[in-house]
Amino acid sequence: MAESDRIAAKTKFLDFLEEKNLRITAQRRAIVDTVFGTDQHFTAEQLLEWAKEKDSSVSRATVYRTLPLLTESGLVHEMDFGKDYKIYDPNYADHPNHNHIICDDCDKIVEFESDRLDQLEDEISTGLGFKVKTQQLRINASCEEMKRLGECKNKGN
Amino acid sequence: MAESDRIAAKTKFLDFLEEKNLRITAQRRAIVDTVFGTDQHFTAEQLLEWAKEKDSSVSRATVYRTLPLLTESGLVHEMDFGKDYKIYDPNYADHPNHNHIICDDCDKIVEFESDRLDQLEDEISTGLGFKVKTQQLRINASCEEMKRLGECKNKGN
DNA sequence: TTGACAATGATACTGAGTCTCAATATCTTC
DNA sequence: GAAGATATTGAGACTCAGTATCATTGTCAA
Ligand SMILES: [Mn+2]
Ligand SMILES: [Mn+2]
Ligand SMILES: [Zn+2]
Ligand SMILES: [Zn+2]
Repeated sequence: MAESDRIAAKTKFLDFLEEKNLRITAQRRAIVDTVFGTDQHFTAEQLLEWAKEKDSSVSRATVYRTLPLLTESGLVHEMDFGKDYKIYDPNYADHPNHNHIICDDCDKIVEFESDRLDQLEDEISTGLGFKVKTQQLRINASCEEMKRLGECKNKGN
Repeated sequence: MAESDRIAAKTKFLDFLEEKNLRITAQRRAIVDTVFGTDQHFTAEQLLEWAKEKDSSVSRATVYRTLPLLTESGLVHEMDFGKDYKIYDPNYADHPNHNHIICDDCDKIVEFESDRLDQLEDEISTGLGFKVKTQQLRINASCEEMKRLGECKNKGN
């Protein structure tokens, strides 16, 4: 994510708060700066840790309160990767339809976009009498190619 | 799921246990009978409740111990629908590649299969140097068509 | 029948996420 | 800039799905 995109996402979120008559606080600034200062997926607990480094007054409660605002604004997506915690993705501001492929051997995650996929989902949904709102495709795989090249390091090693 | 398929799935699971030198107990029988006696998606707690009706000695611990065996055998799939509990699906014995479309308004869930989808996922994964192991597509939608026909009852009603 | 050991239930525990509430900060109006 | 209305805060109690522990019981091969 380019510097300009980060600033744009941040501005959009502050506008979102204003539209909903919500207040811009020091804690929310620290959280938003953290979220749009990375392109990594993160957990709520990671976000708490990182945001505390910017402003030690940020509490767990505020992080958990701010995450739904971030997802509601459409700038961050909440994802389930089958773990017992949720994963948050700040890359939707830029790439609102991307999906993920996960290597079960080494936990590598690769993002991808596909217009053909989006179109097919629309087609299937329409055929069943639905209108798509959101979608989430997770492919669990093994990175055979990379394993051959020695780039897939099994966890057990 | 036809009666014969249910018996087949149950037999497969008992074989699976035998292959792994695991024992066939009364509690496991009650759980398996329950799982393959329905084609509904269920939670672990629901399974506990239903299995207890068949054999009141079934405990929560045994249900939670048996579920990983069922998923490992490939006859049941574990799914995340964005709730804070997992959903289990006994229909994979019959339809090992189906996916789900969920109406956010009325919580209706429709299952679908698509060879084109499977093929596209394979194509995308191969292109990125991965070999697909499992996949999960969730489409959140609103059932416009059914709403028009009065079949989509909003939760608030 | 016996013995090795897999499986069991009860229950304590874990940990992500939610709720509560008194104290505080923001923002608007004057 | 002060005041007032009210949104937001942190601390910590709480919830609840899922896991771990352990003494007891059940399975099954020999
Ligand atoms: Mn992503
Ligand atoms: Mn299903
Ligand atoms: Zn890998
Ligand atoms: Zn509906």
